Amino acid sequence: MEDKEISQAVISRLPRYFRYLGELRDEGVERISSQELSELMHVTASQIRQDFNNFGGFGQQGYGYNVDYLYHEIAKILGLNQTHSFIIVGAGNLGRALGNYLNFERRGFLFKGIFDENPDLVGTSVRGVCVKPMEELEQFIHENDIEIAVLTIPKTGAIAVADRLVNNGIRAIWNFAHVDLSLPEGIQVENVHLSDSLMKLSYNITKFSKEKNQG
Amino acid sequence: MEDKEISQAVISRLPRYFRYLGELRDEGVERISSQELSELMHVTASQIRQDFNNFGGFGQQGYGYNVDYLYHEIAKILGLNQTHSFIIVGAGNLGRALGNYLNFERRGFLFKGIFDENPDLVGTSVRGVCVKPMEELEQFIHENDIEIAVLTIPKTGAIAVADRLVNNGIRAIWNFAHVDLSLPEGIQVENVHLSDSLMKLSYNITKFSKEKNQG
DNA sequence: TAGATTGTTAATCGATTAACAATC
DNA sequence: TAGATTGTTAATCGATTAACAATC
Repeated sequence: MEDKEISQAVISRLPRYFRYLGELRDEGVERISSQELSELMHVTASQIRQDFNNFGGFGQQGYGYNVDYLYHEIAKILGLNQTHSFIIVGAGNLGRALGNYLNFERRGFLFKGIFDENPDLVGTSVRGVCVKPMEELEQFIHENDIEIAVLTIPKTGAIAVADRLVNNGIRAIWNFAHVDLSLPEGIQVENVHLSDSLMKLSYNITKFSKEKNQG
Repeated sequence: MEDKEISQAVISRLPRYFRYLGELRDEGVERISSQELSELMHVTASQIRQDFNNFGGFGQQGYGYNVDYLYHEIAKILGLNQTHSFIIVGAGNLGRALGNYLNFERRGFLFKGIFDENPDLVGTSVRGVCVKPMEELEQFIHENDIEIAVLTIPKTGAIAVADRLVNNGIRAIWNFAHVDLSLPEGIQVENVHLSDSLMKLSYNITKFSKEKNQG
């Protein structure tokens, strides 16, 4: 309920809390202290309490946190108590893989449409959703009140397509294209740069080999 | 050449520098100052110089940085001057999509094998590589000197499979399973938790809606 | 040499951890 | 009430930015 800006460092940790609390809940655990949770998640109890207190007091002195309550509060913070309609732009391997991923649906992300410029892909189906040509993009977004676009096209066309999406009312882009999008204030972008991630892994392998050789 | 530990914050920025330098290089740009690069990338010039100086001096006073040289130096730091053999464990949609992604090959990551426990998938082919049954995993790793395993199986089996991989000499895991792996010291793990990323996007959408309503 | 720009030290900012008073 | 554990303030740590001397 606070108006103070929450740092992205805190936000980045919320999905992980959410995951652990969901698992505890499934195991029937009713309450947990910051200390117990800290041991489970390998973070400090202090950080857990600080993080939660950014959003108001979810715990109770002498008791700890109610797992089910906290789970639902974090869901609310993350906006998972609402549904979000999304489309996928780019019906290549990655786009189709994401369309087939059922867990998104379970969290309220609704797969509404998929688009590709390749005529060979148009008409094929991804989890019961028919691939449409790019020409139908604008109309579809308006008619189906689409909030999120998943961008799984090569970097070459990504910026132009992102602009088209935003001009037609898309509010957030989950960007898998290997390019930085600079979009108007208020349009949310979350980048998944897979090759960057792989390079980090490569760095760590390389560094570790060197350390080992140096003793 | 320094022995001082480089922070992960710095490492995370290297692939992005590498990408921009590659593009500048392709455009035929010969040299660039930290100031020019900072404007292009929307970071501070100070940060750029600090970052590079973690690895030694790549620039020259009064001149700036030679684009081609810097590009190759960063490639070396990231271990991209060597090849890395990888296998994919889990031949579902995501596993197959990653197997088909040609850009990894271009950076020296060699797609050597793919495995699945589902007999229906065994024998099918992904970019010319035949899906093998899980029973052949151990032998394959040893015979082909595999360094990296890409884990694209459901979370249920992920921990057990990760242990199997590590016990057979895998040195790094690119983990797409939605679970935290705790592996021995020296085994590198890079997590790609797609649903966490999507939840962050959802948070930012939700937050922005609230801000707008509050004026 | 004069101008430009790095490499590096110092200052600032923000995030994490520690400590403890508040309170269930 | 006594014990436990939060919520929150204060202390520490680390990362980012600013400033400038070194030097090409």
